[in-house]
Amino acid sequence: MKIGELATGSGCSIETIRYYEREGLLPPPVRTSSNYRDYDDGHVELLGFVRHCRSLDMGLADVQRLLAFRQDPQAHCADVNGILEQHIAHVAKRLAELQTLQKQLLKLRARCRKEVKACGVLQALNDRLPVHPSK
Amino acid sequence: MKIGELATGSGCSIETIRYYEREGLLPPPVRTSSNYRDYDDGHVELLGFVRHCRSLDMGLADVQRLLAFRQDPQAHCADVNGILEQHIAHVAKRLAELQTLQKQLLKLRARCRKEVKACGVLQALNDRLPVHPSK
DNA sequence: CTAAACCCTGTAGTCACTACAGGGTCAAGC
DNA sequence: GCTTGACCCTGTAGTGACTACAGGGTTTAG
Repeated sequence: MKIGELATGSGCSIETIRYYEREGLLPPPVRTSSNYRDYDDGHVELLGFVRHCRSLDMGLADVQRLLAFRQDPQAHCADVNGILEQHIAHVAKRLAELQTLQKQLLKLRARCRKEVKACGVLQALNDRLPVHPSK
Repeated sequence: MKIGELATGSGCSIETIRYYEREGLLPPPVRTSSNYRDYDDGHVELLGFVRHCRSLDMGLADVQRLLAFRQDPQAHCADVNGILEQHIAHVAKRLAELQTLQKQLLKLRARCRKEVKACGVLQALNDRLPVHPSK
């Protein structure tokens, strides 16, 4: 199958598929006489795996490691689980950050609605933040 | 004050300050005879405003628009509020996405713990996703 | 006087794509 | 046989918000 077919079948763009190939996430397929990429069912499955991982917001480096585990008969389930646990922690952290953020934004909006004349929002944004020790 | 002092005072890096100047978020300060940037209190306040906006995860384009409103006596509070509302919607959307994500990841983890031998996680990740119509 | 700590410019790298530019190939209809 | 349009190719540059050098100049403390 040609790249366009694989793209519509997998729900990602042609450019993304070529990008995955460059990055080593998809093995280069055979080429037709006119240099077109010619994919088989293995590619379809592999790309499905990659897209599933990406839909869970995993980075491509993690996806690559999972792909390696799939190939490796020596790999342990614990290795797979480790990547998963790390990713769960990462998402939980970002989730907490966003929730804090949302609270602050709603507070800010409340200010604007009350003090239209002097624009409470701009005033509030002007307040300096406590400076956290940054690297 | 020199750039290093501004950096430690504001909690962002020297490179970031120079980057903001290049992007037009901070006006270029005067230079000393040895070509060092020499900042004043106006810069400190401006940078505080920018960092506060960034801590709320606003994009630099939005920050720039807010900065323009600060300068403009014609600007309406409604303009400021518009940016804020958009941003609140944006954060709410991302929050919902992450919550869905987290549920899926926890489900996935549950699989791994049960079926160690055949690694349920890798199997589950191999399941194809329903293909959403993608652009 | 020297060494460390600071500053400068300019460029390239990050991540996961996306968007061209500038070409080649193929199938259908005239 | 020729054109038109849909498809494919490579290679490069852009996105956002920085970060990380390389390769220099300046200032300050001992």
